[in-house]
Amino acid sequence: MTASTSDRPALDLATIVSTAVRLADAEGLERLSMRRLAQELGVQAMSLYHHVPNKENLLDRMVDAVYAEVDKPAARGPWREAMARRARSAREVLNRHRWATPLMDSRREPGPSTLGHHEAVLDCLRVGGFSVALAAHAFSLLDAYIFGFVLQEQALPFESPDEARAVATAIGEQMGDAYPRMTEMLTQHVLKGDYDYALEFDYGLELILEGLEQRYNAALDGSPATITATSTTTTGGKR
Amino acid sequence: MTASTSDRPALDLATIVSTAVRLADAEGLERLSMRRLAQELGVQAMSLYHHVPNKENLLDRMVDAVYAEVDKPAARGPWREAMARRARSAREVLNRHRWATPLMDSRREPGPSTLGHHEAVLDCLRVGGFSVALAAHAFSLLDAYIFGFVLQEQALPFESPDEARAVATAIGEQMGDAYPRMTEMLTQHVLKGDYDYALEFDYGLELILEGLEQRYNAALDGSPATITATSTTTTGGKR
DNA sequence: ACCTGAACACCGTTCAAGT
DNA sequence: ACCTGAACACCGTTCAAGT
Repeated sequence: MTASTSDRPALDLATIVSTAVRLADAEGLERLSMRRLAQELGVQAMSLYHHVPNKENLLDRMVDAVYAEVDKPAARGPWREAMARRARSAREVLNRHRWATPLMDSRREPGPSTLGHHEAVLDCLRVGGFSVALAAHAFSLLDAYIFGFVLQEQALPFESPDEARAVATAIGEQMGDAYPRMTEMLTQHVLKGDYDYALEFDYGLELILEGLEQRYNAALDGSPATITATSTTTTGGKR
Repeated sequence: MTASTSDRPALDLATIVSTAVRLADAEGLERLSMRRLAQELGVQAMSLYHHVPNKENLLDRMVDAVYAEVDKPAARGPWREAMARRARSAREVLNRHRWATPLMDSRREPGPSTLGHHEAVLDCLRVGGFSVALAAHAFSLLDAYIFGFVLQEQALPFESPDEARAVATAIGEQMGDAYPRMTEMLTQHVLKGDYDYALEFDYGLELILEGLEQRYNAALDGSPATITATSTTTTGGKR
């Protein structure tokens, strides 16, 4: 498992970060210690501090590496499809790197991939005709939903609709009649198979996108001032 | 600060949990160790293990204590106002217990207050006329938004609109022109004072509630079968 | 410049022992 | 029943020393 000391491939920042990501993927964040990571790299723990100031900074870089995997929306093309695609990509990436989900929204030092991603999202919305204010709303709302949903999803004690039914049966039996509405949901919804977390994600995502589109259209109809203010961007935006 | 050994008030589970919550509120979750908590209680670290099996279980109980502070929606009365009130209450409570936010959605052992809260939410929606399926969607969507938003909010490097403007100025200067859309948002939106995170929360919340209401009404109009199926609950629901 | 060994000040938890 | 002291197997990080 551990790389041998002889053929270790010249420790550098990139390999440290990618090894850390791989280790967290495989064994979870709580098992990622500086000592354990160093061992995986065939090196002493203290060598890491030559490339990284501390563990927090390493976590920042790991989160940025995850952001780099998320599809960036293209500036051209319809914003609604671009936002939907980006949201689904983010969910998929976070489910490949479960340790990252609680960290994504809470890092104070965004890296270049994070900033580049955010910039691309804003650019897509603004080129698509969103006012600055509406773009801010859209950004906040979509990101809150995406990360909140995935956090929720990953806390569930099952990973597939089949497992969900098995767990629901077990819980339903032990819960008795103290929580009739939760029991009802388990028996009439989850157990009937009307339950798929990928569909659940899309339901909320489409509801939000629809709401944003309504407000987008209302701004187009209602206030020509807004249109004029953004139209320079709409026609002038280029890659 | 530390309670003296003489007048320590008979260690029990309730005081352990409430002291842990107070300690985490005051100094953050990373400073809450079993040793530190014991010290605060005027007791040896190992005494805690007589009341709590391990630290994870203590965290479960702390999260449940936070859930107990969130307003439960009443079963009677309009669902939309009840859901809005609960969402704002949750945000407020989480901002009093910042350490809890990343934990709320990710605990695997829900306590009685957590289950009671979820039950009350489902009951309010079902009594209000939601089908089981629509109640499931509403629950998932609202919770994802609430926790995702607060997580995002708490990661921001400022706590007031005034601080936000100060930070935006500093960031704007150091960012240069690498991220024009983000710069634009800082200068034209945040710095103009059009930026208040409480309003931002309400914007997304109302958008989601409006979307749910549209789907609720569509179900009432479109499929009389759904109405019949839920109407027994609507009339039969009692506290 | 890059890596290391020993040490410091911590962790959560087990265990045998005290009252 | 409830609490404790010592110990185990860990942490992140500092520091002085090696090459």
